[in-house]
Order: sequence, then C-alpha cells, then structure tokens
Amino acid sequence: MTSSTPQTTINKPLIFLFGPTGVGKTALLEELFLNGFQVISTDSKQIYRQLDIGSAKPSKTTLEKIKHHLIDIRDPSESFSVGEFVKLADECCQQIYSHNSIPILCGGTAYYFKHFYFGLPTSPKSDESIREEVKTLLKERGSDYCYSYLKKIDPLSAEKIHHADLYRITRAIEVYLATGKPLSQFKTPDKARDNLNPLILGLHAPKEILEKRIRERVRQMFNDGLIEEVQKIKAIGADGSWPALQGIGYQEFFVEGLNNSEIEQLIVKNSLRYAKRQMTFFRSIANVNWVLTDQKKEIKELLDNYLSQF
RNA sequence: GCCGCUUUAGCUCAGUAGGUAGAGCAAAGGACUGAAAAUCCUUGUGUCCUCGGUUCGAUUCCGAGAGGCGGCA
Repeated sequence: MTSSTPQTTINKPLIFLFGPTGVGKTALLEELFLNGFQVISTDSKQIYRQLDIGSAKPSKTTLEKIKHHLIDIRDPSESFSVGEFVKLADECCQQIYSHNSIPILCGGTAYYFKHFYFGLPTSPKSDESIREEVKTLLKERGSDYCYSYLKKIDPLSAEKIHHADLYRITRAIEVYLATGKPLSQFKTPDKARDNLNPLILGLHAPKEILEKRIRERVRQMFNDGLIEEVQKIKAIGADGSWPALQGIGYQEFFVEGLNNSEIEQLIVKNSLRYAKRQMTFFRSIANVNWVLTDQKKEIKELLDNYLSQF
C-alpha cells in the first residue's frame, strides 16, 4: 500500500488539534467544534474495542454530540500501524467532506499526526513472520550480534540507531530481510503532503496544572471501574504482549507485585512522562499555533480566520 | 529519663582506611523511516544536620547539641 495524495483535501479545510494527555482536548471539542465538524481520532489506543476507561476514550455523551471516526475499529489482540491510520484517515476525510463537514484530527499520537501531515516513508509495512524471525535472532544471538549485523548490512542506519535501541534495530533488520535493501535507502518525506494546509492547534498547559489534571483523571478512571475493565480483558486471554495493552493504564496491571494503589501511582507517573515525550515530539512539528486550553477567544479567532479563506 | 542506631542530590541510600562525593528512582532536555501510550539517548555543586575540638586539611575521627527510628524504664 503506497501513500496517495488525498485529492479530496485540496483546498479544503482541515484541522489538527493535539496536545499531551490530559490537557483537555475533548472538552475543547465540545466547546468549539460542536457544529459542522467531525472528529478523526488520532490515537493509537482508542482504536481498540474494550479499552474504554484506561484509554480515556470520549464518553458516550460526547460521541453522540460529535461524530468520531477511528474509535473501536480493532480488537485488543489485533495489531495496527501508522500506515493503516493514514489510509483510514484519508478515507474519513473524503467521507466527511461529502457530508459538507470539516474533519478535525484530534488526539495525542504525535507519530500519527506527523505521518498524516508529511506522508508515509517509502519503506514497506511490517511483515509479522519476518519480525518474529528477527526477534528470535535477537534472542538467540544477542543484541551485540544483531547490532554488528546491522552495521554490516546497513551502516547508515546503524549510525543513527543507538545500539541499545532494540526496537529500531529489529525494524531495520526486518526491512533488510524483507526487501534485500537497507532501511536507509528508503525515503522519508520531510514536508507536508501536496495541498495539505491544515490549521494546527497545539494545546499545552503549565506542568503543575497538567499534573493535577492527570492525577484527578486517573483517580476517576479507578472510580469508573478500570480494574473491572482490565479483568474483563484478561478474561479473554490477554497478556501484556498484546499491542493494545502496552498502553498506559493497562501495562501497569501486568507488573508483578503491585497493589491497586501502587498501580494507580505508576499510571500517574507514566502518564506524566508520556506527556513530556509527546510535547517533545509535537514541538518538532512546524507551524503549530500553541495555545492554552482556556484561551477560547484566541482559538476561536484562529479558527474563524483560517476558515474564512474557504 | 537511660541505651542503641540514624541524619549525604527532590526521594531511597552508597561512599570517602581524613585530600569537599555517587548510584537507583524522580526531574530537565533530546531523538523518532509503517509496533509509537512503544523504544532509546544526554544531563548529577549537594550548607555531606548544627556548633566546637584534633589536623596543613574534617562530610569522614573526637565532644556537645538538635531531628528521626527502635529498645528499656
């Protein structure tokens, strides 16, 4: 599957709304984007069914008020990828335009935003069986061996990838075994896809406020029945290796020897660290209009100004 | 009240046979080629509780005081 330019987005309005976890994206949607907009959830965990509470999925009420796409489209055991996201999001855009609405990509997965904005790299999608092969190699021959192997087959990638970064080493070797070509020979786009000119809204908040919000939100998740939700997922045979369960709010339940209160604290801690990583990634995207959640007037102005050109 | 242990980085604690100190976690910054809520990298000056003594030199030894923990009364 190659990335195709979404013809339908030419000269059409498109909005990005992103920010770290807990900053208040959903609340803002309800305040400013209630009419004439449809949301494309840009979130690698909310695509999963049964992950409702821990993934901070929008409530039923919210979903009734604003149409959301790309929520509940996979089972927790299934894999998903940024490539599928871009393809599906493009299709959603077309569909939304055909209803005379404006698509708004909203979520916290910076990687998905980046690749929707710039387009996918030309490297192939992951091949499950080859990846397993590489993982076995890693297990049997060790990481030093694999890194030396990478140096041999793809010195350029080896230079960029740290020798401790097994995740990326695995992928680079996988691409080589699948195609016979080093990963570094594939191109990765560095500017916006043709005719894609979205209004990019980046929500941020002072650290103390974000911390307080995250703490309260995690507390609320437990009140809402997060423990029961996880039990249900475990009951269908889930183990920690399922991609869905690597999410914060779920992975902590697979750590051994923790009581519920320790799990709650760990979720808060991991969420804060995640928020920081998200901000690092979002900051690297150009042309972002950074606003605080309560700057409603400024956001409205940016929006009106942007929409007036269509 | 007496006895013992303890006081070092935001937290938990190492350590210096006397030459002003370092791990883990936290924190800050960064990377990101189809798993990304993933994965990984970089960054450690702190009245070594206080005051006095010994010493060329004390966070380290000695004395006193203060805080904490435990035991006995």
